[in-house]
Amino acid sequence: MSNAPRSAEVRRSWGTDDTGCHVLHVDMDAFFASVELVRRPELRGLPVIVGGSGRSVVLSATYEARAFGVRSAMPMARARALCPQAVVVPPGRAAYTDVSRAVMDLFREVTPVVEQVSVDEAFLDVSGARRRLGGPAEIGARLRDRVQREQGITCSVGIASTKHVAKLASTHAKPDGMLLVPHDATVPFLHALPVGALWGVGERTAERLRALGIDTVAQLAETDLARLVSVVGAAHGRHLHDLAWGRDGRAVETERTERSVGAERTYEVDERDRSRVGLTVLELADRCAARLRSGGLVGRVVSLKVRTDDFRTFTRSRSLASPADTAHEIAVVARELLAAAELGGRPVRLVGVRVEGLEPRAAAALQPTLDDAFAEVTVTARAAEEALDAVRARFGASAVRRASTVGRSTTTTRGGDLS
DNA sequence: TCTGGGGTCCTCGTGCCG
DNA sequence: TCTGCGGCACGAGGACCC
Repeated sequence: MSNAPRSAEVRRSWGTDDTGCHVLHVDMDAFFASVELVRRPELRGLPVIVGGSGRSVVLSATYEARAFGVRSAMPMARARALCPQAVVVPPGRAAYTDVSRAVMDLFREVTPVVEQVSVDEAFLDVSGARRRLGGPAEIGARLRDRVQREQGITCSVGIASTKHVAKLASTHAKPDGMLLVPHDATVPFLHALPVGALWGVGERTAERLRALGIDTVAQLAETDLARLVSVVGAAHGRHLHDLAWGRDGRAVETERTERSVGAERTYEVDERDRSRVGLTVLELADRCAARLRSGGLVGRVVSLKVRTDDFRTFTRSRSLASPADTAHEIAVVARELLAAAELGGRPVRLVGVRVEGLEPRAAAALQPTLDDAFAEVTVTARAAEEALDAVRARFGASAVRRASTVGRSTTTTRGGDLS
């Protein structure tokens, strides 16, 4: 559910020649909301918003709700005010994952070259499927039909010679449409768009570009590269200039390497008690560690994020002596970072833990630590945490929790108590 | 209106080292 | 011995995406 600016002008036929247009971008329409309508057909035709309670934002909304101005990432309070008659449905992530998996499997029946971008969108390189299944436009039409028939939801397809243009095409085909941008029409198509439509131009960058008098992709394309670089930086400037001329050499990648794993939590009520924030840090470290172990990964950097009640965000990070995959190792560092953070005594709104610098555990050089006592604790911690993994795998993620994080919300813990 | 949670990538400042 | 400099790694933060 992208909120990127669109142009009604480009939602038209740009031609029918799909020669060289081997990239398809498939994007589910209002994905979470659509899955909810399949589960609860009685809600069809109504404004439906998927989102949580309290301090949450809109995850997805049906087009009926969008007609009232409801958008993704909008605070729920605002969405309810705009559309008080909307039916609010809490997110059912397991169902979204199931449908996502089924749809991605369907894509892989068409071509093995599928790059899943998120739970509800993917790029497909169909250059190898032409002889078997027809041209890209024919393949796109068939895909849309199968997704609708087999999953009961609609999707939009963009077809182009590059990933970036295919992505923009699917955005402009929404909802439930398909847009082909022939190779020869790439530049005219791009130059008809507002600059904010480009992938990588958000609110801040658009603002800076506006200050240069750049409102459209056409104007950006004609802007001197050096001038562009002086405003948005070297890498970003060159990248945007290339995109504006349809230059995008990125291939559809089937493999994605994870660079970091993280977890964060926003409190319903800002938390003043540092020891309770410390407990949350332990829970978050636990979640990160479990995901690292399930992926056979270890991380070299622990990063802590804290947002205070005035919405200022602090991040602090530290490299580890040796890569880690236990909550014990991660939490020790995260709590030290928390203790050292100067928050000016302000209540905490959000706390997050992230582990970066990931590598496969098998390939990581697990350096012995000089601190024998710490090493011993780490070995014990790993054994205990692997036992927790086994229990959770059998009985569910919530089947077992650390004693220190259960029913002790009013008590305090000592800095080193990570049991 | 009052701002989630999961990520990636880039820039900039700083310290270290040769 | 001191200073300047470039390269590099690291840490912090910003911007962006879904």
